[in-house]
Formats: sequence, structure tokens, C-alpha cells
Amino acid sequence: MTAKGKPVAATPLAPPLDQRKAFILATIVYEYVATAEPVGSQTLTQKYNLGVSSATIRNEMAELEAGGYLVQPHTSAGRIPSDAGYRTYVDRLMQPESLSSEEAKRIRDEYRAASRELDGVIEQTTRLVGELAHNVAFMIAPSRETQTFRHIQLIWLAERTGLAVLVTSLGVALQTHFEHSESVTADDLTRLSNRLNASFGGRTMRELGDVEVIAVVRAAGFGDDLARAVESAFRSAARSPEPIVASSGTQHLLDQPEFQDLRKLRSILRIIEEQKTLYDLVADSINDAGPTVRIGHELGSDEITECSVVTVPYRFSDQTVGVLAIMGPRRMPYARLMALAGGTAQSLNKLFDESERR
Amino acid sequence: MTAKGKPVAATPLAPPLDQRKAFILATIVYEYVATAEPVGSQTLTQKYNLGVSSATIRNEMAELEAGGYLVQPHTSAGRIPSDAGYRTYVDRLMQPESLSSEEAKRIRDEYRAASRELDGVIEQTTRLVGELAHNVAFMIAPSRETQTFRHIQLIWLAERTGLAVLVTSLGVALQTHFEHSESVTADDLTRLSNRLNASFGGRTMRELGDVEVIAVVRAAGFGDDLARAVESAFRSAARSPEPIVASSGTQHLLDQPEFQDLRKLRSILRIIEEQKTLYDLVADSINDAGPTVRIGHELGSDEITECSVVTVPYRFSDQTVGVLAIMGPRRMPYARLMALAGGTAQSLNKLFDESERR
DNA sequence: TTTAGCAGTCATGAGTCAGGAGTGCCAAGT
DNA sequence: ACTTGGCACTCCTGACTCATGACTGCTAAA
Repeated sequence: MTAKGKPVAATPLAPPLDQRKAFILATIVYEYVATAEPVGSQTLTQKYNLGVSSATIRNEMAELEAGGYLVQPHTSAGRIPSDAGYRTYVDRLMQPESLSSEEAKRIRDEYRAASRELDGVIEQTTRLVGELAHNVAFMIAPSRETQTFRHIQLIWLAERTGLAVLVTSLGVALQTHFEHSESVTADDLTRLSNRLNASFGGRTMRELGDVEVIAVVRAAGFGDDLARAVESAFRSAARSPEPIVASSGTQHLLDQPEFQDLRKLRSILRIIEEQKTLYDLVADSINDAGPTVRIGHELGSDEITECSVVTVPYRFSDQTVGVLAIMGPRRMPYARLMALAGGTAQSLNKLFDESERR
Repeated sequence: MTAKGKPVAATPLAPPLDQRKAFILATIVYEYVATAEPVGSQTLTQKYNLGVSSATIRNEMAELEAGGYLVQPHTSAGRIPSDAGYRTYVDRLMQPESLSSEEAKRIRDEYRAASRELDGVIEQTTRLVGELAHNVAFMIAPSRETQTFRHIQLIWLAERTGLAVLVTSLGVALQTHFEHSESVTADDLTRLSNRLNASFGGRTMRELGDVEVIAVVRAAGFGDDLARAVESAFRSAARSPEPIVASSGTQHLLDQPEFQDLRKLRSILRIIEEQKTLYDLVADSINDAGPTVRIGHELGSDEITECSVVTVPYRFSDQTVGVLAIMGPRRMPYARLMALAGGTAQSLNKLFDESERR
């Protein structure tokens, strides 16, 4: 078992790939991604003109297998890429793609009509990406900690209950009900809100946990009970809940030949529904620079060695706040999905930047 | 194809069931639900002491089949219940169950720690029910129309943008951003909020669509542009979005022998992910009095004739606002799931009632 | 009306077999 | 030193057969 997240080296003494081997490996990956069938030497010579005979290919393939780049499901079958084979392909061999103009347009259009509620954007994005990727898409939503405090408004609901609405830099409104034993008016709460805003405006949500709310409430002339209630409302809004993960596109898994086996399918579906594992899987990726791929065992989880995940962090105001991920079988069109993930993340960044300027 | 939602009559001239036939039918349903295997005459005489020989059972079973209550997958197999067989079982034969005290406790405990956010409650409920039912659970969330307006607060965010937070009787806060060209202060917005609250307090959300917001804003001394912005914020908060449907427990489907077939599984998963069909499926049930069952073809959709759905409406303040549903194969423990649905709905009702009193 | 017995049906799983795709290796060719 | 044609070998796949067993319907006797 390799260390979590470490790309798998082909083998301890992996021979460097000469140009022909590299081309053969790349072609095998390409063909296998397209057909889902182990690739044989004849197929290769027939469909791609390599200029050499199938026997030569066979020799090369045997060496690639010895080097750890290919595996053979059984003796009389063709070869399929190993994790290391895919890794080499992704890192050094594949032609990076960019989004087709139709797809780029589709994404732009989608965000043009986007709701301005963060939850809506998250859900819309996973749906869109799941559909375009024909795979499972999921996202880690911005944790509250990364957002900054913009505004709080205490709303008078009844004699002894109120609602605290806290607006963050991403335009998210967090709501917390609170109860207290003091009798206050709506005006009191407004006055108090103004005080809190003046005191804490611009802080990050993280800092908000350490802030002396009680003192401010008291200074505004209110009693301890209300102070405690408001403080706890503050804290519970500032506290990061379990990171929200939306997912979409599970039905595409059923189309993949590798998941015709119900046992495999079940374990994947369970992981998706549980969310926790999903989160752990991609949480690291939040510090990546752009689209990144984790292949099979690199995911560090024995349950989903059949899968690969493309992740891309998305930013808001120069700070990375979340991750968009596409999960599918290892046999996935890496270049395309990386382009899709990258493009979507960019659109998302732009959307957030615009929403900040407002 | 029968009319949507109409229980299927056994056959045009369904013979009435004498006591023995009724018992045999009930036993077959019971056995089939437990084993998922077609039930033969010998199994019946061996496992349940019917006091007659298997030959007699065979005769009775042949008559039950002629009456439309049973079907035979193939000539040399046992019998399984037809939709009509299940229907008769549910309506007249089965012993109603009630929740085991552990389960009742489990549900109560779950809600004791329930968050007060509506979304959280919905999600928590589907998760709980999906798990206890070992089937798919989903819910139609309260449509906004059924809630009443309790409070609005316009929050000043920047010179020309604001956030309208609208609190409903269920304690839900709906947020809408708005933009305008007038220069207003936070105080202005507070003043305006108070006006709006005074004017519209207590109205149902449905009525809010027809309300003369513009006039009120103008009467408060603000310009047309702000009036229009506030009105549109009002409307978009009041407008029912697509009803939110949370679902949970899809992985249980994989355990059911009837969904080992990938084609069937795919179509079910698609329906669950689409949500729209799911909504149509149970929307009618909002007017039911208690737990209700739809069996196979009764669902009115050709795609899920393999499924049954147990639904129960849940109330808030004497008005039915949503539906809780459990979906699974027709071969489901109806009595148990109806008890589970009913019990959960009751706890939910109580939770809402309490939240109103606060 | 019930029951025992019996012939008939049919899904299921094991076993067999031919076909074919693909390999590895060797020896000859360039 | 590569490359290539050829050939023997492996092993998956799908079709086919066949015995087994679960179950039925029917008949005739109780």
C-alpha cells in the first residue's frame, strides 16, 4: 500500500520509456478508455498505424508489463493500464484538452441564470458537471471558516425569541434561532445588531469564535441572559457544520462496464451516500493548484480502488474555499474531465468574484 | 393500465374470499415478503399448520390465481402475490403493527437533538427513515404556500444592495438578494421593514403574491426603483420553488433480489435522482388521512411497476404541509413500514407544533 | 370436499465443447 | 540487434446438453 495521495511509481526500478513505448502506452490507455476491452497487439496495429508488426508490439507490451505500466487480466487477454500506467499517461503522455466551445458556452449559460444562493449554486454545479462528465460529480462547499463576517441582523420574532441572520462574504445567510428571558423590543435588537456590526465587521468567521460578544451586548445595556443567547447564536453560526457535499450523477455509474458487478456498485453507492468518506477523499485537494487526478490505489481507500477522482479547488477572493470533484472508473477520459473540472471551477470563481463586488 | 392511484380490483368478478382462502393469501404474502421466493403448496403446509394437505392448498391456490390474487412466474414455480393480492392483504388481511418501543424511542431521541432548521429536519428524517425501513425514504418539504408570513427584515449590505430575510411560521428563513439604484441607509431599511411587517403580518405566503408591496414602499417615502426591487424580492421569496425532496437509503435497493437486474435498478435510480417523478408520485397523498400504500401499477408509472410506496402526510398547525414516503419493492413489509411512516409523521407533527409555540 | 399419487413443466446449475482472441517464444530475415 | 512470421498454447466465452428438483394440474379414491 502506498502512502495516501502519493502517485504510484511504476516499479522500484521502472525503466524509462523510450518514445515508442510511450506511444504504445498512450495508445493502449486511449483505446481501453474508449472500448473498455483489454487491448491486444493486433487491435493496436490495425486501428493505429504504428509502422511495426503485432509481434513487435507484443514484445514492447511484455516490457511495459514488466515495468509495471500494464497488467493482463488473464493469460490470453490483451493488456489494460495499471494505476502506474494511468499515472504516467496523465502526467507525461496525454494531450491536455480544453473545453469544446459548446460546453464552455453551456457552462457560462448555466451560471448566467444561476441563483445567488450558495446552496443553489453548489447543487446546480454538481448537476451540471455530473451530466457533462457522465460520471458522479460532488463538491465540498465552502466551509464557514474561510468566509468573512459581513453583517448580522437580530430579528425580533416574539417576546423572548429571535432569529440571528448572519451574512458572510459569499452572500450566505446563516440563521440561528435564539431564546432569552429578557423582554426586548424589535428596536432594541436593531440597535444591538448595529453595535455588533460595528464591532465585528470584516472579521473572518474563524475569528468570530474568539470574539467577546458578551461584552458588546452588555455594553449596549442589555442583560446577561440576552448576552449569552446572542453569543451562542453567534458561535453556532460561525461554527463549521459538517461540510456540505452535494452529489449528482450516480446513475452514470450503472452504464460503466466495471460496475456491472453489484458488489462493487454497492460499495461505491454506500460511500457516496455516506459522504464522510467522500469528504476525506478530496479534502486534501483543497490546496492543489489546479485540476488534479487520483488514480485507484492513490485514493488511499481499499473500497474504491476501482475508481479515479478528478478534483479541482475553487477560489473566492484569492482564498481557496472548496473542491469540485468528478468520480468515475479508473478508465475515464482524464484529459476531458480535467478540462471540464478546470473550466467549471473557473466559471465558479468568476461567479463568486462578481457576487463579492455587489 | 388502471387509472392513476385507483386501487386495483382483483378482477371484474373477483370471487369473495372465504376464510381459508384469505388465510392462505395472507400466509403467501407473509412468506413471500420474508423469503423473496415464490411460495409453493408444500412450503405452506410444512411451515404453517393449515390442517389440510398440500393438494388442497394447490386447489385453493389455483382458485386464488383465477381470482387475480396470485400469479405464477412460470408453470413449475410457486405463486407470488399480484398487485391485487397485495392490495387485499393490505386492506383487509394484514395485522396492523405498531412501532416497537425501541424504534419509537429511537425516533423520539433523534428529534430531541433535532436542529431547528427546516432543511436539517427534513434531511435528518429521510436519513432516519431510510435506515429504519431499509428502503428508500424521501420527503416533500413544506411548500412555501402553506406557510404564513411572520416577519420580514431588509438588511443593508451595501449602498445599493440588500438582503431580504423572510421568516415563515415554520421558522424557515427565506433569503433573497436585491439591488436598487436608490441610496438608502440601514435605518431606512429597518423603517421599511417595520412598515412591511405591520402591513402584511399574518398573511399566508400564498396571499403575499397578490399584495401591494409597491404601494407600501412608496407610502413609506421611498422611490419606485426600491419599491420594485423590494417587491420582486418579496415575490421571489413567496413563490414556491420546486418542492425540495430529500432522499436517502438508495443503497438498500441493491440488497433487494428484485433489483439485481441492472436495467430495473437503473430506471429506479434515475427516477430517484430526477426527483420530479418522485414528486408526482406522492404529491396526491398530501390529502390522505394517514399512512397509505400504493402498490405496483397503482403508482401509475410504467417505470416503477416493481415498486410500492408508503406515504404519510405530515401536518403543521392543522394544515397538511408535506409528505413522507418510503419506496421499495412491492415485496415489502407493509404493516411495519406503515407503522414506521405513521410514527415518524407524528413525531414530526409534534416537533413542528413545538416550534410554533416558541 | 379432501387427499394421495402421478405425469408433466420448467428454471437452474453443472458439465462439455468448439471458437476465437491473444500471448510467448523461436527462428529466420534485415 | 531489431523485427517479423509462424506456431503452439492458454483461457475466456457462449452455446448446448442434461440431470435435478421444485412445483403444478389432474384423476380417482376416500
